[in-house]
Amino acid sequence: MKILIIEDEKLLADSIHTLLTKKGFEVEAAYDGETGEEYAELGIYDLLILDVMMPGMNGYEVAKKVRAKKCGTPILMLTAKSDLEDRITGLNAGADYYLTKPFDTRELLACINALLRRQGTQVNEVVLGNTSLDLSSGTLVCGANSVRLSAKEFDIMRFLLQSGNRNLSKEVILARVWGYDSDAVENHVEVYVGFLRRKLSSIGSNIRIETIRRMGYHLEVDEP
Amino acid sequence: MKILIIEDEKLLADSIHTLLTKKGFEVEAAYDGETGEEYAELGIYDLLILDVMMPGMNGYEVAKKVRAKKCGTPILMLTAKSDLEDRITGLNAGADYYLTKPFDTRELLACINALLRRQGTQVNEVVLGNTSLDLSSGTLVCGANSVRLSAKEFDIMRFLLQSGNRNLSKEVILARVWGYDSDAVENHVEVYVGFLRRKLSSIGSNIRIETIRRMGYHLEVDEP
DNA sequence: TATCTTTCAGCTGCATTTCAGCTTGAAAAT
DNA sequence: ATTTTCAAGCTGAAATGCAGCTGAAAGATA
Repeated sequence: MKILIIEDEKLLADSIHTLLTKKGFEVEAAYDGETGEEYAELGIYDLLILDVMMPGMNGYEVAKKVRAKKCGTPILMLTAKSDLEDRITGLNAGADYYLTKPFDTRELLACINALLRRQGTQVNEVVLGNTSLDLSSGTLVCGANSVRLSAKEFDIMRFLLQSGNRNLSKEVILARVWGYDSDAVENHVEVYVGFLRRKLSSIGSNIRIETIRRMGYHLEVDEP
Repeated sequence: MKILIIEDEKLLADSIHTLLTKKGFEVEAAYDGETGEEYAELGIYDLLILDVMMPGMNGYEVAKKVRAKKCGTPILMLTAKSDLEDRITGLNAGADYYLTKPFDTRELLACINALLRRQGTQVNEVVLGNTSLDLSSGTLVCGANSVRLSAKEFDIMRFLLQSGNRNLSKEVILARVWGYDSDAVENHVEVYVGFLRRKLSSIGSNIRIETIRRMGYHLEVDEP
């Protein structure tokens, strides 16, 4: 589960970072609106935590831009302002929840869980075709057959499954699975797609990782 | 859009009912928790507005039961209690948003929109005539038919669609798709226009790439 | 140890390019 | 009007090159 914090106060950002990391989330941070928007629009995060008051581009603008790019990642807005008008502005800018600073960490966690739950990413199984990915054990299951996936195989498979028909470029997969600033190369993705294809066919799955040259990968179901 | 209000104070329920009906929603109301749960579990609503303080089964219990039945309808919780603990309890019980009474109607509407927006499938497409280009999957869709486009086909199609009926010279298309300094020649564009025309007609599209000699190409819709 | 991840070089096939011959549109010549 | 002419555009088929695949081996991790 990947979360992006966009917050200029490094101290607060870091404390949220630590808190969420402890809870088992993968967390990244951007310290200004422009960088935040850029990261967010990769579409690789499951949740954005977005501060309103920032120098340069403020939180409302970031939310609007991200939404304009048809990026549907849930947004949790953080702010010191608790005015009615601010809440309305935030929600209308595309936020999904509005939390006032200072906030209780339990409330933050409850919101995050609510937003992720809605996302449907918290169920413990994703199904497509005759095959399902068990999120708690990291196992691909097809009828009586199953295979265990390694960590990276699992991340890629889940990302593919959760993206439906959307095409995922190798670049995006790299950012999501290996991290924004890792020095992994595109061949890594190719190799892992190879692994996954072998495992999918070994259990008799009818889902297939389809390549579109120069564009990326997506899943396809073979109906008889 | 169908909304269910579960609220024992008839006066408040009715005023929300009126407000939302005016905004074009289809609204139904239940005046106690038990009835509310029963209705909610039909799974026919796009949103539940749920009061916490009710005689008999309270809002938290309703939310929990509804969620236990794997019913994922978004829940907006209403309450006079604004304590931190209550908010956390509400969110953990399965609510998606927590609004404190008395609330401003604009805020209520903003929340509702935020929750319904999330509900909506994020499609990312450009439409013309009976045909649409799905930007996230790179697919041309016309009714039940669809074809996948290659990278260059996709770039050209998108450029044409986004340019409305403006004329695009081969030169401009070359610059945009192959790059400013590429050494591609005009025949490349001609060949790709050919590919696209074949794909368009293969899915029964009523849009057509029209040639204007010496000027370039643009799209045209055939109305019957 | 065993398992997961990275590296890499050679291979393959498909998107792209190339090209020659064909069609078309419109202006010029009759 | 009709025909001629020619450049612009179209297209099928073949050639090309590189994006993507893969097997094997090395390196990391536990």
